[in-house]
Amino acid sequence: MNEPNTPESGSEGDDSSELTGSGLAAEKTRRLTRVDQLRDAGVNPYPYRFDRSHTLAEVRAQWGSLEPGTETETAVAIAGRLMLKREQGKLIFATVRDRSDDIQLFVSKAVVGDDAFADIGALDLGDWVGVEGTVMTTRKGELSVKVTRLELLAKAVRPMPDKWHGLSDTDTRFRQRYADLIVNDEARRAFEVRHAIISSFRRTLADKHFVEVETPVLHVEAGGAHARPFLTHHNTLDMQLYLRIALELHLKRLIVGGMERVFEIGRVFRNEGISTRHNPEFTMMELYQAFGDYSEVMALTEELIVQAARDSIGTTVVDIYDHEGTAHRVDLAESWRKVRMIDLVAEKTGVEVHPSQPVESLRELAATHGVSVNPRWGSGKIIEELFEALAETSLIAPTFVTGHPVEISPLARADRNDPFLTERFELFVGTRELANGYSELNDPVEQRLRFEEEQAAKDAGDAERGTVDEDYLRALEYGMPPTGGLGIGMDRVAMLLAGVTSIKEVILFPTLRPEVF
RNA sequence: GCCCCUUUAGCUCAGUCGGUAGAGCAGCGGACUUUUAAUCCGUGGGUCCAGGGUUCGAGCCCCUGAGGGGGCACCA
Repeated sequence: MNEPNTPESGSEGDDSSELTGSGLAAEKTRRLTRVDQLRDAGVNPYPYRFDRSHTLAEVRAQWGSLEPGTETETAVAIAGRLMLKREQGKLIFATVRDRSDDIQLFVSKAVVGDDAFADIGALDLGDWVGVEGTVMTTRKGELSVKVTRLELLAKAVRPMPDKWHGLSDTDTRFRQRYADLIVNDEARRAFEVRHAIISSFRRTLADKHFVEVETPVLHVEAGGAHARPFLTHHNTLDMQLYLRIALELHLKRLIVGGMERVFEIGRVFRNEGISTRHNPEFTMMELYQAFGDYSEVMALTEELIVQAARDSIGTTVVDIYDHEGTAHRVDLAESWRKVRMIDLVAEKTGVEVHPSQPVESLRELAATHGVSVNPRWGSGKIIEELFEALAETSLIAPTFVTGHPVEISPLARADRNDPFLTERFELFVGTRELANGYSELNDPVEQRLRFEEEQAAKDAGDAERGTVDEDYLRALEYGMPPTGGLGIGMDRVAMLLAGVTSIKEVILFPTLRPEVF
């Protein structure tokens, strides 16, 4: 913001700065002066409520097909923000917007009288108004409310962004999301899509008898994923706490407890870089289903997302962008490819790979493809690196990548046919990971060994590896039924269905450096 | 952390070769009883992101820094 500080513009009764200083200061002074005038005239510029009879969409639904030049006797009460104003002698046309639609106001001096006409003329763009009037159409057929009474509901003392261009500066759009939402239809639409997706997920899961739960955000140990956590501190307990990086370990404790089908839609926090695909806080949906395995969860993943597409954008056909920004039209309703990670690597390298192979041979393969490897990595981790470097960018249409090596999947159960692989999948769409799930490891002895390997890697200097979660192991010792689990990045699903390429477009207030005022 | 781009009026944007700041919208004054980003006439509004340098002279050139964007790195 380059806006100069104008303390005098905020103080009532000081009009010495009127029409001086910057345009913004003068404008705010003028509008604040209008607020004073209204109060002096006994009008509250910020009244307490307004009872409307119709939303604007309801008005349009009921009277949208009136013939041009029709006057009705139907009285309505509507409310919204004044977006446009066209004064024409003894008539004023104005556009009012509520969250459902826009509608035109038709104000005639002969109808409302001289004083009210002057008051309406004195409204500023951005003011909130409540309107009583009758439904009509103009000669050109524009559906309008012929105003009989107009009440200021809240005075705007700061001018709105450009009425035609809206806001384009991304910095201002993300910081002042309120202004972005006022003027940019696309911004509003993205968040409507996001809401529709989340509500669709809840419906789909409720139909399948999943129970929605809330588990702690403050964790003693940040587990369930490989990521650097945020640190915080509780004063009374005088202890360090982490913000959660995943929902997984608490939800599986609930499966142990016999809740059978649980899910949570919640914020997780990862102390990592910011990009078009990453925000430090983002929303995960995780679910766990007793007596299921990963193949069942894959089917559910597909169902959740396809249904969310229908519910949010009314179609399953979407444009998916590859890593170069080229759009590919894909019908999500066509069944999704399933392919093992090792087969994708074999496809790209022409060499069969498997985590049972000696690490030296995989290091050589990595070197021939220019993939650098950490000496601590085992065969499984190198295979994952090869996959990410060689295969990930080719995954445009929804693809389940399955069979991750055990080494990189400490919470997933080994493949029933191959002890080196897990019954795990990651869903990739448009080269991005959208979901991750597996047949959950429920053997407490095996889980302890996996945790100990994580701890050893962490102790050896790999900061993002896990620790031994003794309470979680205790829970498993009580017995967890066979379980399928899933995590979906809701922000990325929202990006996919809203058709945007930056995660900031689907997060209302993305993380930014603090603004200097 | 590295590289590239960007920052001019409240908003959207021009700004030539380095010669002292422009438009549209919004605002203000005026005209107009069916407009549609209304139109027409008149008019006010600037820390050119910040600091430093070169120059007779910097929005423009150079250096440093800041915000934002994109890419890389990082990233179950």
